[in-house]
Amino acid sequence: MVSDEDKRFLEQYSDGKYEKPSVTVDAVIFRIINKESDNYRKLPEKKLQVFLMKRTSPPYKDLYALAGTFIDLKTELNETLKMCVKNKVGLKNYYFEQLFTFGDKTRDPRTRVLSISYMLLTGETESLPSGKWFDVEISDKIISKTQKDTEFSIKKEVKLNLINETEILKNKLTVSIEKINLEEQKNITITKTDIAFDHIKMIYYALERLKNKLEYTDIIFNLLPEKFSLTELKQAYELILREKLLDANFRRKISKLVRPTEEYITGKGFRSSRLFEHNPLWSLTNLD
Amino acid sequence: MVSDEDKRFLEQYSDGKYEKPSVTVDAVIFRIINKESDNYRKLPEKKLQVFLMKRTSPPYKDLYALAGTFIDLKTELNETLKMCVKNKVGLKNYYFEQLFTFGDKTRDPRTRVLSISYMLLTGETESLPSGKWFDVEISDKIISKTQKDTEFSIKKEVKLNLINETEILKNKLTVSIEKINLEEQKNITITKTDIAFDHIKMIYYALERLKNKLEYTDIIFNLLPEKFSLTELKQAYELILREKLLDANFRRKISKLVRPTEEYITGKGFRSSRLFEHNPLWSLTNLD
DNA sequence: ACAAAAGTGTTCCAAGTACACCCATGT
DNA sequence: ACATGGGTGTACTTGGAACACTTTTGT
Repeated sequence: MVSDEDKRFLEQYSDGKYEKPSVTVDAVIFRIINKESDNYRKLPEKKLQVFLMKRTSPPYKDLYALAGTFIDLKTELNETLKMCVKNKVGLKNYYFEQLFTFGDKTRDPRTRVLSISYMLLTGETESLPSGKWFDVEISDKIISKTQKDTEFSIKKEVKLNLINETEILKNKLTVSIEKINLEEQKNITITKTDIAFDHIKMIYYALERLKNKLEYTDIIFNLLPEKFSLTELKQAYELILREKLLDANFRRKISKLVRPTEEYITGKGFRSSRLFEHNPLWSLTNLD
Repeated sequence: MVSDEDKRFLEQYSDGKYEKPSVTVDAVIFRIINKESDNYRKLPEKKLQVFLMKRTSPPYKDLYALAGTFIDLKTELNETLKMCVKNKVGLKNYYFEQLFTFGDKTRDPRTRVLSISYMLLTGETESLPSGKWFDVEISDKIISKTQKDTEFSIKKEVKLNLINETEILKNKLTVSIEKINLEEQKNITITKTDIAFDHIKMIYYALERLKNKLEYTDIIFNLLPEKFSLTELKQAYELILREKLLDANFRRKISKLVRPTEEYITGKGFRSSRLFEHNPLWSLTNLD
């Protein structure tokens, strides 16, 4: 595929001529855990959590940030991500996909740094000593909405708080979608953040992606243990979709995605529940 | 947001310490055009086209490639893309969105080059002298499919030919999706390509994205003129979805996305058709 | 007994599927 | 007249929404 002329060109090609940006990969890692209830009748409440590490060096020293690392020239992007997750985080089993590449001029105070962000989902729930898990609390409200003829605009304020036992990290984003004729502009700006860089934006992107993908993929099973009750599965959906579902309908809807096992959970102060497992037969053949 | 310690750190921060990759943006530009028929009764056939430019310097000199450019340190990614499209392509009105960042070690023979790919859609149909439009012809066949227990794999062969009046560029991709427990791997490899770099992979990604987005966005209107008949709209859907739709059902389905104008097309050898325009009221508030 | 969750059944409505059919037009 | 596309109606099926109801369990 490489011609002779190409070969000659490559021999004299000098790589240092142009100014280059630095590039990192950053991992938005989600899991779902149970918050045990003291009422023996109640099911544990589930929480969606994201993994953050405290930065030990400038910039943003002592602030929390996503796990991430600079890429080098001899490692594939996926490998860089995996090494980062292995070495810095200590996570073993997870699903991952590329999210978005962020490159705002001012996103890193050092120099121009691009970041290729990834979303990771894990069913593992051990604690990881290298960082902390934060509950994700998100809410939004529409603050303006206009439409006249071919113009169109929506503005939302999104509160995205990250909470653990001792800390609350408060963040606010403004999301505006404008359409002027063909030009559609989606704009997300950080109006307040307690974490490093533009990482809160990455978390927001990941949350939206996860939510959208629930509908047309079986991505959610990556957040659950091998075997789970249908109520657990429903809770997971509710957590990510941020809305309540009706039990009977839910069971019908996901019936093709799961298959029953012969195991049951008992000892709970209520009727024992059958455990199900993912039926991957219905995986969809999509990219995206 | 930047602490005093950060400030001191930044003053002594030297940017040249690490080896950095080069980064480009590349544009997958689509349009839909009419191939006029000689039968006065027939509607013109529509074709989806992608824009390629012949490379004038190594590597891959004289091969066709996507429009793209290296990024510099002082320009936003979007601006880099827009400048590239303005200067190198000459396109004015278009929709765009970031697609995916490609970074395989060997994707550029010079050195490590990452490419942030974008998908662009335009309704403009003038010819652009800087490059050529190629009809996109895509077909795939499943070459293997296995499932046992929690393992799962599909392998497809995708033919993706790019055709203009004088040239046929033949390309083949192998797409395999494997799922071994949690680890889901989507792998796209180029088995044959007549265009530069891994650009055929980018085109494939863009085609898939476009297809998926038809279902839940109104992205398609970016490929059409301001006013269009419902049959034109249907043809556009069929082109991208690669399947025939039933007329009556189609009209019902998209009725909320369009509104009628008072204009008609006449003089065609068949009943005149009403023109419609996009009704952006139903734009969805999604990211992705 | 009772609270909480597990699980099933039913009715209603919206949307998709597959056709059949009529209308309008320029040659 | 006729081929071609423009456009409407209808019967059938599928799936989601809302709700009522029964069952099982440990304390």
